[in-house]
Amino acid sequence: MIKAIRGFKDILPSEACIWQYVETISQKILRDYGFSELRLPIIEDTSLFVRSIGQDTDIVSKEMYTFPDRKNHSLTLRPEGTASVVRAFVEHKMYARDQYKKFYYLGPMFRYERPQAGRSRQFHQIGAEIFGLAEASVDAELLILVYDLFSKIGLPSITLSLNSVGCPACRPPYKKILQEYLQKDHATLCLDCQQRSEKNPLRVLDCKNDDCQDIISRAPTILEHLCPTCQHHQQEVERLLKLSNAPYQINHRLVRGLDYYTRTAFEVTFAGLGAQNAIAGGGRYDNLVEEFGGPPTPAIGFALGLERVVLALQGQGTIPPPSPSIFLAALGEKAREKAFLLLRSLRQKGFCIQMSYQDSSLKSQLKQANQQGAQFTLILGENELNNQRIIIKDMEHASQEEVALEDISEVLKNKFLPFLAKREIF
RNA sequence: GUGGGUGUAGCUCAGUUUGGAUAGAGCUCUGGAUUGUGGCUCCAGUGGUCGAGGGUUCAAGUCCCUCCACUCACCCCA
Repeated sequence: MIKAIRGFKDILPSEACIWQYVETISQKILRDYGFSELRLPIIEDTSLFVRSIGQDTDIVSKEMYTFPDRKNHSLTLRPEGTASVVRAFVEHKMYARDQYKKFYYLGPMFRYERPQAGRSRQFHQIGAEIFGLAEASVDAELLILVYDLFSKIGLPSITLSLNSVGCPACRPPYKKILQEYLQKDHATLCLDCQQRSEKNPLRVLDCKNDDCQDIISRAPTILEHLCPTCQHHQQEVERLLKLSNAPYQINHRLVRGLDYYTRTAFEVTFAGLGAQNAIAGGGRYDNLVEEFGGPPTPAIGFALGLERVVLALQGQGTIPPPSPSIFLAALGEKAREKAFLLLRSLRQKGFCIQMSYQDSSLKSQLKQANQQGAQFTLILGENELNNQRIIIKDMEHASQEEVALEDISEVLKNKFLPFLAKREIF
């Protein structure tokens, strides 16, 4: 039997309805906040990711799906979305137009990692990016958007961790200070961290190895060594979050795994997801547009992991409400023919209605109606057809009444009013 | 990439220790009890390359080897 390859999954209908629910709500909120959708290619030139994410990051050095095409160009299945958004922003000179500076995207990303709960090789993100604004209020707005988003989706109990990773003016001096500090206890650090302290000392901070914990906990923090501009920016972001009653935790050890971040860096976690508990993350990247040949353009963005959001919703038993539906049971050849036409006419009027494809017993058709979760079943047999009437049965209350066939659409409309009133999104 | 656990019906699992004849249960599904009335109950039936391949043996779901997948942790991150 041929199976889906490792780390790639089918999303079956019972789960896909949760995906649709999350995607629909997210897109509505993003549009309300002024974001427009940007649809991007799934494959890009390999150098796009090497240059933006960073050669020495784990993503680039060991997790990318990179392969040569037929003309030996090195291509890569995108491991994240921001690089492509920046590429498109510069390529189409979108900086020249005011109206499109907030973008969102959604779609599959690919990383060659060991699969486990909440982590597959093809995974899906919804991301949002804002270009051209350096103000701290933009950072705050984006974080508040994240809160609104998760709250509307049905996950209000998230934890927001916040930090600053500085800028080209203050990060290098801090790196040196950290490196000097780490040098004193170099031998005590784990092997990984001994290497990291040379290449990328900031990454030592989020090491979970016991040997390193004591050293890390007493390490100088970056917030104490920010330049005045970064410091002011950070304080202003925090002030606006407090003003908005958006809780957050400063995490001095929060370091992102992508090199392009500057200043604000954050991560959203959800308890109960196990080891892979980060459901969203992002930060500011004020120099990336310029590095890709655009004019100096500050930017900030975030992405959320759809698999993990869906897992979190399933974990707390949140299941989107089924659409109200009708089942049409018909008995005998003549009634089935009439029902076939009625089915179409009711669908054209906007009703969600199904009928049995086989001329089976009423019992079996009612069973089908029950399985499909139909609120009402219409019963059309020879008797009803002869009198030009139809039975409408309320499945939940097990009650039924007979109405004139020509009135059925009006009767159903009235029956469905209370159901429709309860539904906000669909 | 490293280490631990697990793979038996569509789903959840027993059986593997100590090899033995047609591999079981519950749920689901189909039919009946109920001729045109679903959910509850009772009865019957359908459904299995026992993860894959190889080996040992008179005999393998059970023992051995290799591989694969899932899962947890490390790692990393969304």
